Amino acid sequence: MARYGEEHKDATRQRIVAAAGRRLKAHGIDGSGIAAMMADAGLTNGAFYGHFESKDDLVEAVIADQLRAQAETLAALSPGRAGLEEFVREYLSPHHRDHPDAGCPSAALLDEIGRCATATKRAYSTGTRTIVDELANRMTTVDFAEAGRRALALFALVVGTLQLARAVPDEVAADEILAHGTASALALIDTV
Amino acid sequence: MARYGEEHKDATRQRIVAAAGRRLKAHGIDGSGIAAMMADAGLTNGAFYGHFESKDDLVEAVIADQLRAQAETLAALSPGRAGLEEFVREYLSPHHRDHPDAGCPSAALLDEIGRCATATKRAYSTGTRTIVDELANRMTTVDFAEAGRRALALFALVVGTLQLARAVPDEVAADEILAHGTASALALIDTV
DNA sequence: TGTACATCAGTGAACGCGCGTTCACTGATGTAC
DNA sequence: TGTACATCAGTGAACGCGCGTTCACTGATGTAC
Repeated sequence: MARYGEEHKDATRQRIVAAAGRRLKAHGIDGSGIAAMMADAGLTNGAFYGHFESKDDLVEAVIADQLRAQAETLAALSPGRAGLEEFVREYLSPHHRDHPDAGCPSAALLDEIGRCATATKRAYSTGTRTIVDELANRMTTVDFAEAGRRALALFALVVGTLQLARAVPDEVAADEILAHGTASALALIDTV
Repeated sequence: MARYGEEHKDATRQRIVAAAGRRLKAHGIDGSGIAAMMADAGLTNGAFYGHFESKDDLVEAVIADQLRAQAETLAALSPGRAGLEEFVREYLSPHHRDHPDAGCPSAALLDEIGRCATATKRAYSTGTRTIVDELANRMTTVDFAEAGRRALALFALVVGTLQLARAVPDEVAADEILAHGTASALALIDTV
């Protein structure tokens, strides 16, 4: 098969990035092999290097793609404080806890990203700044700088809380962590 | 070499656990091979299965050991709120960010622990409860339940913030994340 | 006190396997005539 | 309209390597005589 228009190869690349995003978030970076990610995308391992220079290159593309999508989701929430509450309740829901493959890339991969190459960290850094800005814009705080600080704390809080809930084997205890985390996150938003 | 007292084998096991703790926190669980961890402990790969049933078994022992040590460090801090501030400032320091191998196991490994076997998660869950309790006991809040909730939020916040700081390649930006996180964590402690 | 022996923590080579990566090849397509 | 050809996305086997795990062996030691 060949001789398609340019858009065909782009579409395939995007299919690989999407499939890899799911697998990476479910099994971690070191836990996801190229052959498996390609099979998820309906391809064989050999086709990989026609689309990416290396596994690192794919991971970088996935991180950027995932954060872009997350920023778009945030942008689509209700305006102002209501959107923040929607975000917190969905983020710290049992459903999100139980489906890391479809969820936040930071909760699934953040400590591993900290061990990645600089280019990957750069992609992460850029993408996350957009997300935190999106949260900051909805903060009702008067002070602009304070809104940014608080948005950063909110993001770190929900990421840490979701990771904790996923690392606790007892579902009831994990539910409690999510409920307490939600209360704390809403308190953080509303503190004057 | 052989025919030592019981304490020799225990000491060797502990040496492996300590060395593995450092390597696991530096390179992740999937990123740390048994041969390398044994070499760190001054042994060869073959000796491993005289001490542990499997890699999973070692990881579980390491998690338990790391959290026990962290709880002891917390217990040794100044009593009350002063101890909490010491904790936050050390935890969110550039030094801690730059030395994951000697630092908090949660910041280094939490998302990977979420993908581990139930036994490992159980060890994590138990160990972390002790740590959060230690923080809660220092909270100046009147309400006992509220102290626990706030301690959990404090822990999730510092873990998430440190992971973020490690995932950002620009040192100045990472320093800023740590400074903002410290301010937010102290605000969380002191909010009435 | 001196020697033979049993113990067992540790050695190091080997196992099958999956990893990231390379590469000669395939075959469906759009284009040229 | 029909045929020959160039293109190139994708195939699938192979590369060396490190993984977790197994196992026959080593050799320093404490004990028995």
